[in-house]
Amino acid sequence: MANIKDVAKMANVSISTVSRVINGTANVRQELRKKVMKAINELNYRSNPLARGLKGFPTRTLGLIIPNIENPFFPAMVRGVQDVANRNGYAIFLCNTDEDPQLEEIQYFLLLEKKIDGLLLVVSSMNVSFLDKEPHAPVVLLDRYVENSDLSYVVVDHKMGMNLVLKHLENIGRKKVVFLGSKDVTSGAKERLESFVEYFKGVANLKTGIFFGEYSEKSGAYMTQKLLSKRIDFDAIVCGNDLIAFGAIKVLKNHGVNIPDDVSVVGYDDIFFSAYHSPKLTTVHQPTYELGEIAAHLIIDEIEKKEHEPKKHIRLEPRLIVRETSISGRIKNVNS
Amino acid sequence: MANIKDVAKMANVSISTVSRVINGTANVRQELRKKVMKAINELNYRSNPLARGLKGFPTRTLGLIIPNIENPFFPAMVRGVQDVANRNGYAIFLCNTDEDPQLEEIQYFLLLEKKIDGLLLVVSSMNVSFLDKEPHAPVVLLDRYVENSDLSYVVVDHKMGMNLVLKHLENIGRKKVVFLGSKDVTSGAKERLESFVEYFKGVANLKTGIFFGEYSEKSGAYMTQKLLSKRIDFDAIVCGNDLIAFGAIKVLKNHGVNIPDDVSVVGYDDIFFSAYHSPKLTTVHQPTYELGEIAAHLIIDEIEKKEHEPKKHIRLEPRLIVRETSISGRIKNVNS
DNA sequence: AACCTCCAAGAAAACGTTTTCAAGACAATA
DNA sequence: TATTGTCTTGAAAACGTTTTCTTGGAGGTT
Repeated sequence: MANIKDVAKMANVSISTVSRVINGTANVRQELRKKVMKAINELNYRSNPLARGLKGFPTRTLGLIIPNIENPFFPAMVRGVQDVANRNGYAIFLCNTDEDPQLEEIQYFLLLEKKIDGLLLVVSSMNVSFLDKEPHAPVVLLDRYVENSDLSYVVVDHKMGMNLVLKHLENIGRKKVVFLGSKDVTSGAKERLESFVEYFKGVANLKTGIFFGEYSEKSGAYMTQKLLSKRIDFDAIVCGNDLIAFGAIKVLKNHGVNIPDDVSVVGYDDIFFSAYHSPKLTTVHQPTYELGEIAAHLIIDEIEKKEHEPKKHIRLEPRLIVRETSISGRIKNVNS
Repeated sequence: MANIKDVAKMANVSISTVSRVINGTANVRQELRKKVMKAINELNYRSNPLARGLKGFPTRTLGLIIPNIENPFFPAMVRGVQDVANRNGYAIFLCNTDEDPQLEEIQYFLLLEKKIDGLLLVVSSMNVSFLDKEPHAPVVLLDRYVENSDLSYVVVDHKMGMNLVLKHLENIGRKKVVFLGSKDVTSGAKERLESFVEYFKGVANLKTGIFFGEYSEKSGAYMTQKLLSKRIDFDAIVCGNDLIAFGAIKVLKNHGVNIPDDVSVVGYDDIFFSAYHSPKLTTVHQPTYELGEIAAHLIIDEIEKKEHEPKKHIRLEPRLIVRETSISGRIKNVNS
């Protein structure tokens, strides 16, 4: 691989001049500039980013830490990040944490060591103490924020999302609504839960209306199983995510419960396959791709703008997608 | 950030000694070693990978180029790669090409420039000329191989996969089998097509039995639409991937065709949601996670083993997953 | 003509490491 | 005691850049 010295030799100039031509950092006579350019092309020279980085130049590298790329929620987000990162000449490191705060910290320091210019982070718990420890790279939080931290973040307004769901259920006459969530403590889950509780403040069956498991189909099935065996009275299930909803629907079907006539089921996330599921899932669409895009823009701005910009807190609006699991086609047609 | 000089100063030794302690590259007196260790801990020193890389040390960084992370086929593969990479201390750059060879080449050189130690590549066409141009980093091909190249690769045996499908259809008495594929020229697609053609060699309706579109639900629907409007006679559809199958099923359902009694539909890939689809999709399961794992092992071996190992060509066995779209439950139960 | 200013370009320092080279200490051998 | 060898350590070179410092010359002003 040709280095700057080779270029200098070929062009008969000093390496300083070559550097100046490359970076446009000072005036160079037309004649020399041309010679240098020619040498660069002939040798197919590309400056070594390691050496550059050593001099404090940005590495044009971003870190992206997410819980798990296999979770259907994340690929679109990742793609959003990558598209704008790429457009701006950044490459991105992708890491999974499996929602394990310890692993998260390890990944964080590993990336820091790689001299990334900035980090996009989907935190997996509400206290990420390591972020205060060494504020070495700019950080933008993604999808979830942490309290008591002034980092920029871009999230979805889950309060609004949950309200959309509950208003919809109220509109179609559902009175006994049950929530199947997860005991995780991320900002989104908290917001949804709080919003749910608030909505039903003062309603008698509230206490029995909330159940916790995991964000999986299996757990959704299990919780629903329990719901039935405990003979809890409900006419609607609100789920913490689509996977849980799939599990719930499966069990309800197996028990001969009619969806949506007997029970409405609403998911959350609108992952790719919710539209293919049978019956098609009513759910809350999260603009995940945009989430990634905007976060990438934020971090790049923070990196490249010299002036210390104020931290930005962005909340994107989710949309309720009414499909077949909350309200029957016949009724829907009558209404529309 | 503390550097090696600070450590040396604090421990009252030369930087050479510190370096030797860190890398265990030569003997250092116990006493000094301890002092150095203490200084390292106290200053929370971590050696700068940029400076190391400049000296020719590996960067412990891998590139992973795939067509599109939003394609449900890839997340598990990516995760497989990441898990073993992580276990071995490598971080990975993830890039999308959208199956565009030109973009692929750009990404390739971008990663090379980042001084990755090795590259995992899902090629998007059969001729990747840039791989010969500058063989700078070890490359392992993933999921698809290219002809006339001696690179290591790990792929799924699609010949076997297609045979499993066709044998299954033959077993259940299907005679008029139609193939809905894509005109892409990847090794996997080619193998499947060839295998299909070979299987039906000499059968009269072969010519009309093959249709090309794209790997999407939309395209699957479109092709099936055409199949119906052309009044082509068929009792089984073999699809290039699961998405196409979903589209086909949707259209068939809309036209009152009974699945699987009138027509069997078989997908390919067994993406996560094929088990949730209604009816549940019969399809060929690809061991994508293992694909990623093995590829990562291969590339790491190639990087770390000094001796020039022979290139390895690994073919993983797919499995046919018989669900509800190829053979009706009643019949299946009778058989079992 | 003498002086100052400005500009283009080269020399050299710096970034943080690893590694080669040289040297000093000490033990072992003759 | 002189010689050889081994072991430990420090000094310095090297990796490929950017940037500061320096220099030489051209042009303008008095």
